[in-house]
Amino acid sequence: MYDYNLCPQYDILCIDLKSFFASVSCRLKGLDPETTKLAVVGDTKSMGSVVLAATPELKKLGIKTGSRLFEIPARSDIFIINPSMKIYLDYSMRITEIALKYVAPEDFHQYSIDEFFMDVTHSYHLFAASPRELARKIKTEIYEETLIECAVGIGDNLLLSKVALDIEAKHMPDGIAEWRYENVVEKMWHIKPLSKFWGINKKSEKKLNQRGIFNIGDLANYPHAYLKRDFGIIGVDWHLHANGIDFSKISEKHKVHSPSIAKSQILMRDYKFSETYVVLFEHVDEVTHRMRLMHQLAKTIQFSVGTKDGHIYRKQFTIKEGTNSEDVIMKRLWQELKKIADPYALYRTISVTLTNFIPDSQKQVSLFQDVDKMLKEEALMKTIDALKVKYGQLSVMRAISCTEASTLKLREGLIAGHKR
DNA sequence: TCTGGGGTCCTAGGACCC
DNA sequence: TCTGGGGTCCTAGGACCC
Repeated sequence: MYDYNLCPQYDILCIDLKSFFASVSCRLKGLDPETTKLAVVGDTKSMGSVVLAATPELKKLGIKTGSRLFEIPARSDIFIINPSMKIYLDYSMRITEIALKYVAPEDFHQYSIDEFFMDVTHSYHLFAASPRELARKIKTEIYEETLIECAVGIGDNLLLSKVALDIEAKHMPDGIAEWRYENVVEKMWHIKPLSKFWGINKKSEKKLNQRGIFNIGDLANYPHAYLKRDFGIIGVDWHLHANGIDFSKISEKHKVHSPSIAKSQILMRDYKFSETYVVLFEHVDEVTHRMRLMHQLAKTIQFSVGTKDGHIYRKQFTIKEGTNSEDVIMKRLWQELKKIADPYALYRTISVTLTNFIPDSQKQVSLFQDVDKMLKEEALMKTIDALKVKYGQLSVMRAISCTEASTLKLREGLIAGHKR
């Protein structure tokens, strides 16, 4: 058994913005997220598009995140909306600013666009009598400023706050739940199925079930040596988590160990191998563009194409000096892919990821490179990047994107960024 | 079963160097 | 010629999160 006296005892808040995309989209239309049936979908024009967010009233009809557009009944009281990412980001940033009135930046961690952690151990007493009272205060302030509801989990560590949020706070009338070490047995051990618990998905759930582990209590009481043997570090973490223990600190969450930039896509129809070239090039263009805005060079490039029957051809390669050139990457990528992929198969998925970054100030020029040519290419890339930032991704595109294989959406009346 | 997309981390094996 | 340890980097594959 573990001794909780030796475990860190913080006051952590984990805050989740309720049905965030759907709520913001309601507010933009002057609708009340609590009573409106609204779904935000990837693309309202495509029936197979997935639901990114749904209001609680729509969820009651069985529609949830991940549902398909065609599953939503055609009814006049249901709104179906395209996402407005810029506006969601703006809301998210305004809410972050509110949170930062109550903690120092190093005690704040943005987990995702609609979820964040705050370590209020040292600051709550400046604003409230208890962490719970501060949670109420922040919750109210977020609502007053943005008309967005949120739920708050409070715990002795990050894991407890997160699980309190997911399992309890989201279902409480006041949207707040507080779990401390002494509540672990009563609040956590009955959780079932295992995949409801943070860090355990269906696949692992199945493997654990095979060992007779069905709820979190079973996991907490299972000999941890066996978990370690069979699942490695993750197994050890599960055992600690099932006992409510988590040693991570918010201040450590700030360092991202291996950042990456990815673009992946499920294609709308079967693609012949030769056609994947166009889409891969578009993906490479986009990820390199994003990377250049971050002033980075990638050393490692990972890519994959998947066939309709689920076979994935994937590979990664490393360029020692690092690069931000789409031509360099695409040339090598295609060369490698031709070696491994089936030229006669039909493809449905594509992905390109850049990782292993170094700052672009470290760019090395080889003695044999044509410096003039290189500078010209760089100037061109910069111009194109600036155009894309100003006029959007579609303002500049390759000639191959005018082929039928392209997945970029051509906008009517817009040619090379100029309105007619 | 399936037509989402972006991101992080872990493991294991191999190559290479000291 | 055989043996061995430790460290770093690379690649392939897998899992999970929002």
